[in-house]
Amino acid sequence: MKIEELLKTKDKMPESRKLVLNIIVTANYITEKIAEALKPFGVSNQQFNVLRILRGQKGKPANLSTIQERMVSKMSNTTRLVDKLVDKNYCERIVCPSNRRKVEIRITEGGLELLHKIDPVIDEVENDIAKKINEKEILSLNTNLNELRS
Amino acid sequence: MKIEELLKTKDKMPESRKLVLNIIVTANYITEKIAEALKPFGVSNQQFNVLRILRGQKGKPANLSTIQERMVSKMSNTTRLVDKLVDKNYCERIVCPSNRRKVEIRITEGGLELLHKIDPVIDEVENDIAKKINEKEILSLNTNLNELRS
DNA sequence: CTACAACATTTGTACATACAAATATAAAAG
DNA sequence: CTTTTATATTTGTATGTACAAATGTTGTAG
Repeated sequence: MKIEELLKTKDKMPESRKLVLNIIVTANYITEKIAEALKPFGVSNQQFNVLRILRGQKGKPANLSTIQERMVSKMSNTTRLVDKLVDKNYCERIVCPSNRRKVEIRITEGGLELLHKIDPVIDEVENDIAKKINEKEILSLNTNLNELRS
Repeated sequence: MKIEELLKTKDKMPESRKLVLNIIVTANYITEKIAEALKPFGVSNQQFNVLRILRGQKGKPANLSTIQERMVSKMSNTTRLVDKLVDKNYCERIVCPSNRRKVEIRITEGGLELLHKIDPVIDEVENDIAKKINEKEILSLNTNLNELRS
């Protein structure tokens, strides 16, 4: 649906505003689709994001600040987010022995198993969305979005 | 900055995933810029969004469900969001006389004055972002984003 | 007219987020 | 060695969000 119709406004808008609103609306649309797909697994988008970051460490533990800087949506309180994952036994947290200010966070076997189940579901969500435009359009979309943040 | 660099991952990703993450990251980037610009005025992005919807009514009052369906980011609790705006005297709420289940929400003079001050600031944020790509790229970006939600 | 379903909003609860302040540890300066 | 400064995380508070249940009102069927 066109962005103007979606916002149900009759006032005409500058293209810059349309663009900005369109990106936000589309991001919300995608986020909702992902949340819906994650729901049966009982983890939120952010929790899933953190688990994928931890898996990406390939055995090496991550500390809080590493997680923060890699997160798709930065959040101000990674402590409490990790708390939830620890509660569910998807990751574990130990005080770093060499520097006791830091904590080492590591994905557990349970966390890896969960991701293994979630992976194909999220792949499908992402593919279903991306396949609505062609390969060339995806590339130019990625390039243009990168530009907008420069 | 390229999306891969931003996410600091060495693993190669399918283009569909890059696209999805890129849209979310870019939306967060824009949302932050807007929040920053709104900060001196003491309203949140969502509160600003509601005020613009109320102004768009051009005198006619809006009820809660109208606001909900027009919001850029749907939220589950418009009641409490409007509460905040009423507290600040930017809008008023009266029970609809013809149907007492409904409420009529109307922007106040104070709300209109606030928007008048905010408008140019937000225009600038939007323009600063959009001007990083050319007119033709903006149009094709808008078209492609519309497609993704279809 | 009464019972019941539908509608519009509000409230409760749990979790998420932003921001500031507090805590704890480590490193550097004197 | 003690004080100061910087670093890493945690906690507190206010606000935002999702979902379900509760409230109050209207419309409708019998």
